[in-house]
Amino acid sequence: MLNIAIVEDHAMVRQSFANLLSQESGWCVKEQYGCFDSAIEGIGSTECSLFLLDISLPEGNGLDVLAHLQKHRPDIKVAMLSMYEHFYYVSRAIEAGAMAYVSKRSAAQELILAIHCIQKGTNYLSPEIANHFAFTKNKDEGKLGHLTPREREIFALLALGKSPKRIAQLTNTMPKTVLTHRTNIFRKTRTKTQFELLQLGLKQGLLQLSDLI
Amino acid sequence: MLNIAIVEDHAMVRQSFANLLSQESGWCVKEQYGCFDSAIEGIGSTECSLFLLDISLPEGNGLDVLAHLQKHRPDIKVAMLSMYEHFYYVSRAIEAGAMAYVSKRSAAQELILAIHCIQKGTNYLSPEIANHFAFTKNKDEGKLGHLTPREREIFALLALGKSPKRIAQLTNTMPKTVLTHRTNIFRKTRTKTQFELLQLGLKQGLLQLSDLI
DNA sequence: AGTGTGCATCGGTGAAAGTCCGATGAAATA
DNA sequence: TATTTCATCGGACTTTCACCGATGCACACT
Repeated sequence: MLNIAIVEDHAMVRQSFANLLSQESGWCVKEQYGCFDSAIEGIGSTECSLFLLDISLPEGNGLDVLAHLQKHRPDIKVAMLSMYEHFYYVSRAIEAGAMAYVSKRSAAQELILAIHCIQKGTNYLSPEIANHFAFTKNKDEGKLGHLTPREREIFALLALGKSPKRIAQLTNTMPKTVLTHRTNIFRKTRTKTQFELLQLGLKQGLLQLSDLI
Repeated sequence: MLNIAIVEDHAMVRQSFANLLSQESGWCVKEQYGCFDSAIEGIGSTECSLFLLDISLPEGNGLDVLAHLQKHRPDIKVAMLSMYEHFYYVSRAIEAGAMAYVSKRSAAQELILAIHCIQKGTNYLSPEIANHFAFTKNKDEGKLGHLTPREREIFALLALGKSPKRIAQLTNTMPKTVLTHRTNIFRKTRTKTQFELLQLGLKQGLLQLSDLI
């Protein structure tokens, strides 16, 4: 008997998945978590050997849950489920120890297939993801690596929409200095606008949606 | 026998919903559409008397499908389904003739309840939506509701980080015009920067993270 | 001790973008 | 018809920016 836990914030989707997976013989969706905190709490006393994690949660995200699982219960297998097929999500999930990454755009059968694979001890990547993954090298990787500490600090503030003048106040410098840093950041990261810095920050995981709001 | 059509772009979610609803006695999910175009095409020869529409689709959106249904097949009942509980979507859906609006955050049972209501000829609004609707009605409408159509269009472009010059190209106007619109948008929404427009769009569900990246 | 080299800090200057004021015509509304 | 709302811009003025450079400082290497 395979006991499965589902972490997904949309109750309707979660219950539908639970319903679907429970129809498979020998599978039982024993636990369901609707938010980050309840998932973390539940891991302490879970009886499930496989976690199905959605990437996007209201607070925190699936990757954080995955990290927590790897740290405290490395015996538990993990399949990631997401609307997003972006390289950075997939690669971060795989690096963090997920055994499968399935897109919600895939057929439901894919999810079942993926879980069967995990049961057998092999990994699974749905074709849509695999293609996207293969052809989208992480171009942005390393873009931020060459920033100096000061530039990295200014980068974070710029990405969060602060004005150069405001950043000058926050860092006790002249606006002119911030402008110079910004010019260098633009050049090093091959960006042109503050908005692109925001996008880059989001892609690299330096920023989260919750930081914005 | 109630024949149901589901319009939802995530195959996995769509199939799970179909699976769930088909378990209800007397209900049959006879048609499934994964994108805007196939839905519009299918409406011409549909045998379903109830459509379950997801708001967000890759091209076009559920509201457009709803409008098309109301125009060509006003006899067909419609239930809207969405991750977003924003006033703007809810009110537009209801005004456009939807008989139910259910959040994906709601329990699966809510969806079944809503469809039962529609069968009986009554409307249904899930409590989460109703609360959010009542709570945000004044505040949000005060901020975004008074924007003119043109301003709303420019708002969306600004929130996505486009420059006034670029927006002028996209809307076939002078940059000066865009600046005037922007000034009015700033005043009406009580914001000062383009970044605050982004935040406002995110808060109110008009934008999503995937739009940014 | 001398010589780089990278980093953080700014100024000058001209171009660009911005704000604030108002004006126009078209369309909707009373 | 009179009034209001919209969308569209122009002119004058102010602010911000991009691009050039300069300075001081710390650290490493010969």
